[in-house]
Amino acid sequence: MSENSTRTAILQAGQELFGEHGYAAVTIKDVAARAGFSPAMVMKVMGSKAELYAASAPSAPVMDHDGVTDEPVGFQLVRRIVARRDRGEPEPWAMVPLLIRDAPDRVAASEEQRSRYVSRIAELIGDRSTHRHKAQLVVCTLLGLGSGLRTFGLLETQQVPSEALIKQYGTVLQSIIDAPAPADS
Amino acid sequence: MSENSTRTAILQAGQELFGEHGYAAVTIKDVAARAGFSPAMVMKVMGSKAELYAASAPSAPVMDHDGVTDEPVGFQLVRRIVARRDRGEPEPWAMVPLLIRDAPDRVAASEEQRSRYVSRIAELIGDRSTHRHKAQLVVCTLLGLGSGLRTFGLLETQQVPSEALIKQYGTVLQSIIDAPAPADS
DNA sequence: ATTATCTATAGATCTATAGATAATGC
DNA sequence: ATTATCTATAGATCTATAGATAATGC
Repeated sequence: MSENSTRTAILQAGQELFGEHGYAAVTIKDVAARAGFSPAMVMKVMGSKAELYAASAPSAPVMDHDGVTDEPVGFQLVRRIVARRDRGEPEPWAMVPLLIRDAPDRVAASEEQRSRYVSRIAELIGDRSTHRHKAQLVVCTLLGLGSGLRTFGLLETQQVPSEALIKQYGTVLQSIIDAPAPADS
Repeated sequence: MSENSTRTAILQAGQELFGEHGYAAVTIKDVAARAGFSPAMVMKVMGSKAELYAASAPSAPVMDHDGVTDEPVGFQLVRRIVARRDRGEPEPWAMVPLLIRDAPDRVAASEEQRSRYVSRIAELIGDRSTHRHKAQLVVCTLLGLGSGLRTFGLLETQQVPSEALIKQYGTVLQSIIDAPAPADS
């Protein structure tokens, strides 16, 4: 095993556990156990719990440009979140509020994640305004979908078929994207 | 001091601290210090940390029917969240995902908060369908606004005037409320 | 020889409890 | 006499470190 594959396993474990339970609720021992090493190994490789946490933030927060369909981008964004739910995969949009709140330095974490998410979304929807006002509205709307589906357990497939949900929430999102730019930005 | 006012002070402190930092990050000592008592007093009155936590959930989660204006309910809902931000008050919509994730029994907490929020919103918007599909969409949208403004620090007043935000996000929300009921509910 | 990993443990919390003291009501 | 509150502390973690052992490359 190279140091690098050990590091990767530890970061993977950290990402899963911190994303699910937050900073304080997860111990070095928990991460070590999931990664298959001793707690001491985790400390040696990562330095400290805070550094492990910082390094465990999901790296590709929003996109994994799979098949670029011809569907409007608002629908695509919603579709990805619903698909991750249906496949039981972790949801960055639901994890990130937890990561920010629990971070050892909350102001810095908030700042970093905000600019990361807003930039990514602004690029995707083609928002070139100074404050990226529309991108910020879109981020709000997607945070809500992530938390709603994954933390609250809203709109389960049995109640609302995934395609109906994508169509409905996608329409809402797309209407934000297509709205004429407001005066101030 | 009657036992009851002590209890109230402790619950108030618990609500503030747990809402801001989550379960594991807050200690009995922290709550005691904020409430102005010894840790032992907190334990005596509340029984255990888990009971303190359960009792600290925000009790009036959504509404404090202040002035019932003639504004459509979607705008009113958004207005309240924006007003709480501008006054620097705590935001239940941003706290509740954290409370659920960190709760000692997460499934139970999710279930409880979901039904509480969905019921309240369904009542407010007059959703009488079986699954309260629309109410669930509204809850998602409001969760997003809460997290976006308070956890991410999006759409600050300097960038987007509060009234403009209320108008824009309110329009989105109101369009969900006014949409014709979908076929399946 | 060097790198990867572990065991053992120090030192600092944290929750919870036991028992003492101060305040209150009769 | 009873209730409210505190001090002191036991017992159980948790992070972090020191030093030992096993694996690898030369």
